[in-house]
Amino acid sequence: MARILITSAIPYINGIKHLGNLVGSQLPADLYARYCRARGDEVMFICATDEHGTPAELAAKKAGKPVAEFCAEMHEVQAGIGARFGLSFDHFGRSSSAQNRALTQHFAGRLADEGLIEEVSESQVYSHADGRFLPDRYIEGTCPNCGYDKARGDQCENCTKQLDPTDLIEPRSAISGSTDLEVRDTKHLYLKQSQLKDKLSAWIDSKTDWPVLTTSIAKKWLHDGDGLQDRGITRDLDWGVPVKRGTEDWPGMEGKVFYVWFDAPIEYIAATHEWADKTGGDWERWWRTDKGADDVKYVQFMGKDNVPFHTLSFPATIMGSNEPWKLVDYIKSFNYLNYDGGQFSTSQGRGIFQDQALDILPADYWRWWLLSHAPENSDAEFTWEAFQTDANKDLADVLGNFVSRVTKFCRSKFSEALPEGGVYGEAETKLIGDLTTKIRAYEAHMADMEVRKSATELRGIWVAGNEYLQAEAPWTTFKTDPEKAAMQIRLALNLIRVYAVLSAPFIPEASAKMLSGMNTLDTSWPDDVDAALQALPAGHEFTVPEVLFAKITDEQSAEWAERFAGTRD
RNA sequence: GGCGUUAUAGCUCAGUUGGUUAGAGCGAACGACUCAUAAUCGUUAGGUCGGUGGUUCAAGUCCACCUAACGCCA
Repeated sequence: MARILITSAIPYINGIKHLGNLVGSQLPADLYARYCRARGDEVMFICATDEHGTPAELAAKKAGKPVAEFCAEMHEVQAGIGARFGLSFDHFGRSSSAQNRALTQHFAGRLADEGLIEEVSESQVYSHADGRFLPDRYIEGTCPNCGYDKARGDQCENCTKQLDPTDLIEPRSAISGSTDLEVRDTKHLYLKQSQLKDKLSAWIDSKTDWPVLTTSIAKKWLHDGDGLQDRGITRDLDWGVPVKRGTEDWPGMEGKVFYVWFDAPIEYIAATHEWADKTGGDWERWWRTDKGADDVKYVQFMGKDNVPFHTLSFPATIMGSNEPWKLVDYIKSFNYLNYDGGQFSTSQGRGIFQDQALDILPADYWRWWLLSHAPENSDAEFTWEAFQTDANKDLADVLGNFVSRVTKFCRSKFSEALPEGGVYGEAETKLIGDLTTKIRAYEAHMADMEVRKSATELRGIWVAGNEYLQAEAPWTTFKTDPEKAAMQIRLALNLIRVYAVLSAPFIPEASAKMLSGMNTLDTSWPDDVDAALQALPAGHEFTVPEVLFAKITDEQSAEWAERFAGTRD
C-alpha cells in the first residue's frame, strides 16, 4: 500500500471560479485521489482557498464587508461547490489559518537564518485617499506612448508597452480614482532565489518523467534572460500573514505582510496541519521526511499559469529552509480550456461558472466531459454542441443504456434477482480476456495520470458490454435456451457492479446509483475479472435503477448556449 | 523583437526511442438487431500527417527555414 499526498492548486477567494479552473487542477486531482483510494493506497488529498492579497480586499470592499468576513463566507461557498462536484478532499483549508500564519513565518525565519533573505528598499506609489500602497496594476493614467487614458501602471493594454507607474501622465488610483498619490520609499524582503538556481536546475533536470509542459516552463524561468530572479516576498498591505522572523518581530517590517505567493503554497502543508488539528491525525507524517514522510509520493495538480511557483519559488522556499520537508515528486500541469472560441474569463463573466454548471446538470456530466477532454497536451475547447453530443453518447447511450437494458430485460424475463443456471462458453471466456486487457490498460493510464487516455479506455470497457450483449443476444437465446440466457444476463448484471467500481473516480454519483441498484456494498476492484463477474451470485436481488443519465436535448443545449454567451452580473 | 507550445481525416484527438498498406471516438452513408434512454452492434467512405528544403536504406516521428494560432517575456 503506497502513501500518496495529493494537492490541487488552491483557488483564489475573490469569487466563484469557472469550469476552466476546475478541469485544470481540482478535478483531475480528485480523479487521481479517488483512483488511488480505490486501489487501496493511503491518500491525503489537500486543497484550500487562497485568501490573501489586494484582489481579496477589493472584492470584500465591493461586497461591503470586512475582508475577513468576506473570505470566511466565500470559503464556505467554494467548499460547498466543491462538495457538490464530488471533490473528495481530506481537507479543504484556508490560507488565512493560524496554522499557515505560523508556518509561513517559520519558513521566512529559516530562510533568513540561511542567509537567503535580503532587505531591499524601493519606491512605491502611496494613495492617501485609499490609505494604502498601490500595486502597479492598480494605478491608472494616460500612456506616455500612445495617449490611451486607461493605461495601467504595469502596462498599457492599448499599445502593450511595458510601463513604470511613474511614467503615467496624470496617474490616479484605480481603486478610488484619487489623484492624491505620492511616491514613497518602502522596505521589502526578497527571497534570494538566484542563489538556489543551480540546485533548482539540477532538481528540475532530474525530473525526466515530468510532462513537457511542466519542465519547459520551469527551464524557461531558470535560464531565460538573466536567469532566475530574486523575488519580493512582502507587501505593504493589511490583509495577509504579518511579517515575522519565526516567532520574533522583524525590525523594520512592522505593518507589512507576506506576499500572497509566498504563503499560498505553504498552505498545502498548513492545511494538512489544519486537518490534523481537526481529526487528531499526524500531519508531519506526510510532510517531514524525518518523521515518516520519506515513503510518501507527493503529486501536485495545477494549471500552467501556476507552474513557475510550484517548480521554482515554492521549492526554493523548501530547499532554502534546509529542513527535511517533503518536496514534490510529480507535477501534473494542464493547459487552458477555452469557451466557444475564446477564453473563459472570470473578469468578463464569460463562460460557465461552477455554480451555474451545477444548477443545470448533475456533477457527473461535467466531471465526465471535462476529464475526458482535459487540456493535457494543448488548450482544449468547450462547445455546447460537443458537450451535448459527447455526454449523450458516452453517458446516456453507452453506459446508462447498458444498465437500463440489462436490468429491464432481467426483470421482464426472469425477476429482479440474478437468475441461475447455465455455464460459460467461448464468448464469455473471450469477454473476460478482453476486459482483463482493457482494465489493465485503464489502470496503467490512471496510474500515469493520463486523464484523457483513461477516459477513452473506460469508455471502451463500457462498449465491450454492449458488444457482448449484441453478439450473444440473450433476448434471442432466451427463446430456445433460457438457462444460457440466465448465465448471460447474470454476467451482464455483474458487469454493472464492475462498471460502477471502475467508473467511480470519474462519475461517483452514477457509480453510487449503480451499486445501490445492484443492492451491493461490494466495491472491490476487479483484479481478477473472472472472479469479479461472479461477485453477485444467482438469487441476489436488485432493483432497476432510475435513468442514470437523462439526455441533453437540443432545446436545452441551445438555451444554455444562449444564456452563457454573454456576461455575468 | 526573443522564447515556448501547437499545427495529423468534416469535428475532437492518439501516434512510444524514425521502419511494413497513418489510428480511435463523434459526425455521415449503408446494414444487423429489437432487451434498452428511437438506445445498441457491424461495415464503408474520408487524410500527399501546415509549407519548403535537408539528413537517412527509411520521416507524421530528426534538422533548417517559412506560415498560422496560442502563451510567456522584453
